[in-house]
Amino acid sequence: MKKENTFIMQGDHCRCRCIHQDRVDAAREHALDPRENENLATLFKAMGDPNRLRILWALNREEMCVCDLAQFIGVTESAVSHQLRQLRQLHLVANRREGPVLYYRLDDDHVRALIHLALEHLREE
Amino acid sequence: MKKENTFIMQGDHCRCRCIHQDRVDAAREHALDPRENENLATLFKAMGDPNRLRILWALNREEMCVCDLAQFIGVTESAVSHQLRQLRQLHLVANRREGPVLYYRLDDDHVRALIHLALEHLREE
DNA sequence: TATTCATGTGAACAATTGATCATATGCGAT
DNA sequence: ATCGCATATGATCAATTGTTCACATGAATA
Repeated sequence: MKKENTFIMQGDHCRCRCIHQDRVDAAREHALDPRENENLATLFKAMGDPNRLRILWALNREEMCVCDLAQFIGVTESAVSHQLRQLRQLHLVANRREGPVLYYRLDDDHVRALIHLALEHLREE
Repeated sequence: MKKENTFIMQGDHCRCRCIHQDRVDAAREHALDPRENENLATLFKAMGDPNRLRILWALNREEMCVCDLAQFIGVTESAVSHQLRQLRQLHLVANRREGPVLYYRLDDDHVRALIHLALEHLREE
């Protein structure tokens, strides 16, 4: 008959008795590196905006310029440019210059895969 | 020699000449259903918070109760409970009651897959 | 049923975010 | 060089978000 419960009072946070300290320790040990966790969150957050998602989905078909995208999602070109910068910094999109116009495309197959996986999740329940 | 560029002035948004109207139309036609797009964004956004991500990653190993998780990530149990509600509503986690304590676990294999895919993306460049 | 403990909920507040406006940059043509 | 067009950037502001506090719920036990 083992008693997993332990009384723990750490910091000024949790003040309850129900802690399985072993699990907490294990979780800490196997946790992602903090920076990697941040980066991962940043990546998901980037895909977590309706307009950015529309952009990514559209670019999955063919490359488009900033103007096209602005027209497509119905916001300022400036707004799109800001969003594209984010996506660029995360290596989700890349661009190609042709004269004064920049054509954007998906940078990476992971994006497609991520979106399709998430769609599967949504659709199956 | 074809000229794709068109002058378009729609709404009060885009006022430039560079639009490829055909691409905009195609993008509109193939776009995700608006509601689905929203849901998808919500899903990614849910995974786009460092603490929620820590929770998901930890639950990937073994089930934990609210108290454990609070201790693990260093916030109030209340905060964790709020986060878990979000994750529950999106079918990312599920719980099981044992007396007064609720054990949470991942609800779905997609979550694991999504995280691993995203990690791959991060690590490869 | 009263009490205690684990968790859930609502209000409030600080911090972050996405959009816009104004302005800057960069390229091509005149 | 100068101008026009496509895009980028910085400042600003409203809206959203995550956390905490205070309190409510629900289960187990005395």
